[in-house]
Amino acid sequence: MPRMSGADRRRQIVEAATEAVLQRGLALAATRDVTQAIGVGSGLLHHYFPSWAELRAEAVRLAVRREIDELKVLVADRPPLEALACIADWMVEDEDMRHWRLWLNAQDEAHRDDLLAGVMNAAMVDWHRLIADLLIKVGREGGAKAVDVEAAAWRLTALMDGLAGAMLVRGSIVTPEMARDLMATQLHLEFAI
Amino acid sequence: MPRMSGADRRRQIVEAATEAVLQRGLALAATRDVTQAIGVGSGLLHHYFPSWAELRAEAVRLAVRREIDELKVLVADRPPLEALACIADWMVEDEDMRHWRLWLNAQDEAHRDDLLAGVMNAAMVDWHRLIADLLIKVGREGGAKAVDVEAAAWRLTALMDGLAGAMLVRGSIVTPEMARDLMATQLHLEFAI
DNA sequence: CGCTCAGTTGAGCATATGCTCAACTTCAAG
DNA sequence: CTTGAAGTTGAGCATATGCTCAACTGAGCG
Repeated sequence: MPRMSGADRRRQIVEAATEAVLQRGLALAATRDVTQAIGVGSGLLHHYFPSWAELRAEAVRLAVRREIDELKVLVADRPPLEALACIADWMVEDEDMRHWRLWLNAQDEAHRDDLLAGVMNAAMVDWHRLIADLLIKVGREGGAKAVDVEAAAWRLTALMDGLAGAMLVRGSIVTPEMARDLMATQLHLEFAI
Repeated sequence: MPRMSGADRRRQIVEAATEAVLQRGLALAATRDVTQAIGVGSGLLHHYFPSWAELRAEAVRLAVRREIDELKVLVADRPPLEALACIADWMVEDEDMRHWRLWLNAQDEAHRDDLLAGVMNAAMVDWHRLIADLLIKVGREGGAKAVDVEAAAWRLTALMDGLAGAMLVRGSIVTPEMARDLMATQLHLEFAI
């Protein structure tokens, strides 16, 4: 409602879109969720973002960036193996799995939407890098046998994605405890501990 | 258009719905795709299936069942390790990834839709069973060290799901060849070969 | 003061969806 | 034939979506 500078308004809109996309899921989130949340006419949204697809991609980018930043903070100054365990915990106790839901939603939608595809490819690289760097540290500090760290990181990230997908199903057979165990074992396998 | 017995019509509708859901994806497939495909009024569809959600769930069940049956045939009478490699190949060379797309779509949607959740939970059990049985055979015939086969199977299925999700992204960094390699290595890890 | 222009509005268009319902057609049994 | 039930129709309702556009507002400048 009140007047605002262009840049601030833009940020506010992306912020609201991020919240909408996290809360309702990519498929259900709509322009109206955003405009109503910040009490603004529909025209304004399209003044800053020509299409919903663009705003949506921006929202996903922000959400995913925050997610990864959060993980980086969580992991900093921790011995690498403990850090990896932390990530597993974090992944499992995500309230209502909002973040994983969005992640998988976006991965799925990125099949039809080129903007999202770009965002998700970048996100996957970051996600992989985070894990790979930790694995490198493990190798250095733990003195475990040499392994192909990059490949191991891909395996771990894919495993987490897959487990998250399975847990997402209502009343899934795959429980959070199972997922945690499976990931822990995977680490042992990778380092032949 | 022509008259048909109830049961036949029902089957025909599910068939068309399965095709629609595979071709357009769960999110985009609509009742009209089905009615137009078989040249029938919209009322007829709702005569057999009170809601689109029910028909859709039935369609996914059929698609997934066929997928798994196809894999079972592919795998029969093959030594287990070769069979597992076959599955990996099959997974990677799925044209346009229609089947994996549906699988991940449905897993995602199963968060909101209880009918789909039921279908997908059953499917996950079958999928896991297929892999687990092969792993058991490997242990028996190959004389590999004893492992927790059930857990290993969950790891492998989750890994495949995760890799499929990654490959689905347009222009993904994760290529089919990478995915194949990663899965092969995973097998080696599981059996400490 | 008057002017300008970025910021803002919201009714409304085009489109798409699932679903209803009264009416119609066909077929087989009585 | 008659009759009744099973099969079938499709215009139309309610709802939701993204997006447009002519018009309005108000702060800041000369």
